[in-house]
Amino acid sequence: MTRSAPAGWTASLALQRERLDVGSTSERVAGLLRTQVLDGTLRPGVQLTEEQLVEALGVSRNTIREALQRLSAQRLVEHQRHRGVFVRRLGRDDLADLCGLRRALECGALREAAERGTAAPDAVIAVVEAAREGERAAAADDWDGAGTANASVHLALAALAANSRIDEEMRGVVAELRLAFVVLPDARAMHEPYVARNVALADLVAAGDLAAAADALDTYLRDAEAHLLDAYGQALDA
Amino acid sequence: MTRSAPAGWTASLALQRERLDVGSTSERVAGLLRTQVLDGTLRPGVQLTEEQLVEALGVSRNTIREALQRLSAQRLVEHQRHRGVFVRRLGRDDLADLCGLRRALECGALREAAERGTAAPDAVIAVVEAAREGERAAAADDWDGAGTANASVHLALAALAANSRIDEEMRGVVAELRLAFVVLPDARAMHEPYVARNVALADLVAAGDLAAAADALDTYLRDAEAHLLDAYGQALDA
DNA sequence: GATCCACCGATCGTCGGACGATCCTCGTGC
DNA sequence: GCACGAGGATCGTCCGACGATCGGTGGATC
Repeated sequence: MTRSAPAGWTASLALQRERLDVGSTSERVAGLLRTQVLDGTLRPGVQLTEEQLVEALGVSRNTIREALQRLSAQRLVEHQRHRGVFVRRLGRDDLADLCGLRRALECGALREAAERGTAAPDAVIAVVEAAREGERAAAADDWDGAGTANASVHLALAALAANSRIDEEMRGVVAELRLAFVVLPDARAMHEPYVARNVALADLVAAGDLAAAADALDTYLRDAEAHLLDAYGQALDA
Repeated sequence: MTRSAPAGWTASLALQRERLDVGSTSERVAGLLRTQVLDGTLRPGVQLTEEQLVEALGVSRNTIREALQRLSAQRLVEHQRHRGVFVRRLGRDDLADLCGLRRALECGALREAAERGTAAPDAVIAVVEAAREGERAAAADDWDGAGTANASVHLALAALAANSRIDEEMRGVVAELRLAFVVLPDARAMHEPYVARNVALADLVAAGDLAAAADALDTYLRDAEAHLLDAYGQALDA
């Protein structure tokens, strides 16, 4: 019954490896809390008491603290000494700065790709796919899905630079941005305007005109920031 | 003997506050280790055993672990599960990606400042001062000092965007870059070429020509990256 | 002689419990 | 009405313990 393994089987294994390598307990706890924060189950401002979590998750306080510190390093929660850990509340300024950082990263990445003149085919496909997924979600009235797709588009655009470090930073920034989105009441209003613009960007990228895409992205992001900051300010006042 | 307090005394106190507020034990431990890593006392690759640190610093293993996790989040040390924590060794690719990230941030920041058309006077002064400090250090043959001044120049340039979030990221990136510099044998060779270029950049900024500075910075950084990557590759091979 | 495997020491990951320190709240007294 | 002090909740740090995992060592096997 012995047969030679199919070509490239190690590569497919490597893709699965993360399943095994889910990591330490504290990492898994952190991941769990992270998803709860990002999907809005844990809303900004709520306190994450250590004892609470110990009881709820059945792990030691030590482990909980480690997990919380991870999230704190990712700026998803805020640590106040001798007071506790709270799901981070973005201030208006925080959000503005965050948007500025996002723009610097994303535009920088795309400009880098443009300068190099070419991008990896897979990366281009990822952009197009994400933009299409946004259209699909929008057509299905799934505006949370559209938001996720939108995030994917931006991550994919940044990935055109083929710089894993930029990718990582973008992941962090996009995650943080969710802290703003989860408190906005109207997901549709936040995402609908960008479905078409994402597709247009993806078309430019697919056509290989990265320089044009970079320019378009800059104005796109400025618009989006103004929109987001405005909506967020209203949400905070309400 | 009672006299009224001098005007603005609270402001000067506020500047000192961080002294008191040095924070938790784990933060102080992390800070201590951080400086040791950044000044090259702890060289890339060495293991930081928990028990070692417990003994050396007289704090509990718990606290040590917390401190190490902080450093790990800052990418100054590398955590290998069930093996230990090691001062991070930058690979060639790591360094290349890091440089790319730095360029995206710094150029993005400067472009942002240029677009806005103006920058805070204090921030401009900081750039000029840092560049001058580099000249001073170079004249005194203090090439470590020149390296520090160089870092200050880049931090100050990024600060022109008046985006505290970008500032923070830049601080992290610059710190990480030190992981490369501490293994390079010839500090002078790495810093001397940039003393004059920093001054030239600072002059552009001082003249208010931020757009020109942004363009100059891009080519400057590309040169510097090539230089650094080349030297680093040689250092790794040796 | 090379390969494989079982063992071993070092170190980490997680647990449970303990204690004082600090912060917020609330009630007291002026 | 406001300063002040008591009390409770929670955190920060410490300690000691145990099993798990990793890398290396040395012996058994072919």
